[in-house]
Amino acid sequence: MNPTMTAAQSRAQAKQEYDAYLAACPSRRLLDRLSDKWITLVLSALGEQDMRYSELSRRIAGVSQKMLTQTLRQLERDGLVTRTVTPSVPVQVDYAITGLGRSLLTVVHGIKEWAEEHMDEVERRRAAFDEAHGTG
Amino acid sequence: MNPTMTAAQSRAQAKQEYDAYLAACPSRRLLDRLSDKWITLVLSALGEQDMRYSELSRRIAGVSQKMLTQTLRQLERDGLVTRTVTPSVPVQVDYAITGLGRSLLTVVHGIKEWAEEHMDEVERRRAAFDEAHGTG
DNA sequence: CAGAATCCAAGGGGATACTG
DNA sequence: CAGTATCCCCTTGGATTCTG
Repeated sequence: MNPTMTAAQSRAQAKQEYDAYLAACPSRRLLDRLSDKWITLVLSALGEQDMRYSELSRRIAGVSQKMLTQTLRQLERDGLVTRTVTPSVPVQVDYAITGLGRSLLTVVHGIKEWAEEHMDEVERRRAAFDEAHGTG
Repeated sequence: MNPTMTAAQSRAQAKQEYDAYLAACPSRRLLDRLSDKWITLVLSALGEQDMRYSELSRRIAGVSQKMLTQTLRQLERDGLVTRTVTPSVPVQVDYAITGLGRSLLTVVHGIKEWAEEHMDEVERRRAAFDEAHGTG
């Protein structure tokens, strides 16, 4: 501890170091990815079958072009999907999941299983809590 | 399809329905929880041992009081942790993980394992991608 | 000690318009 | 078809101040 630092300064420094630690943590980085709504949806869709851009955007009804493109770029960059351009007119772009991406789907399935097994328990707890603490 | 709807209107409706579907999906709801940075950190910390509020805030260096309190309330509400108040002066509040919370930690460990096994592969793919597409 | 309440800045993401 | 570029809103969360 540097005695010339104020308490606020040393707190800020601790926070910075902690943020750096978190940014470097593998499971945190993965969770940040999975937390992205569209990442899991696109990956799951491509887990079923290869798709073109337009097919994906139809399949995942709620997504905007901006988000779909951004998501696909991230997935491609991370080696989780491949992007294949066929230079016809008009161009055709096909997306497919990779082995790495497919292995990640097993993690997603783990999450899914816990959710399907326990989320109504959570739901019940939540209702009980709200009941006890006043709904309004 | 209602013919009196514009294309924009029917798109908006489709999106609403999709959002509703997502909001109801158990695994999406769980993922939304886990995606919250502090949820997993607090749960992991309490997985090691029970802690008081101040212990948690010290243990998890980067968190603000607002976020810590909010996170603990959510976890308590969902039945993942318990909150015990000892009416001394000053008051003492202890937090502990529940069985449900502990079972959720197994899911988190699954995520952690995949991350530790595959994240440098992802990192390499990413570097290769950036190399191929121009770093700047 | 363990919060609650308020204020406010930053950025994530939707809507829209345009392009090869 | 498969994107890119821009504007802009609205939520998220940190800092600060106050309390039982």
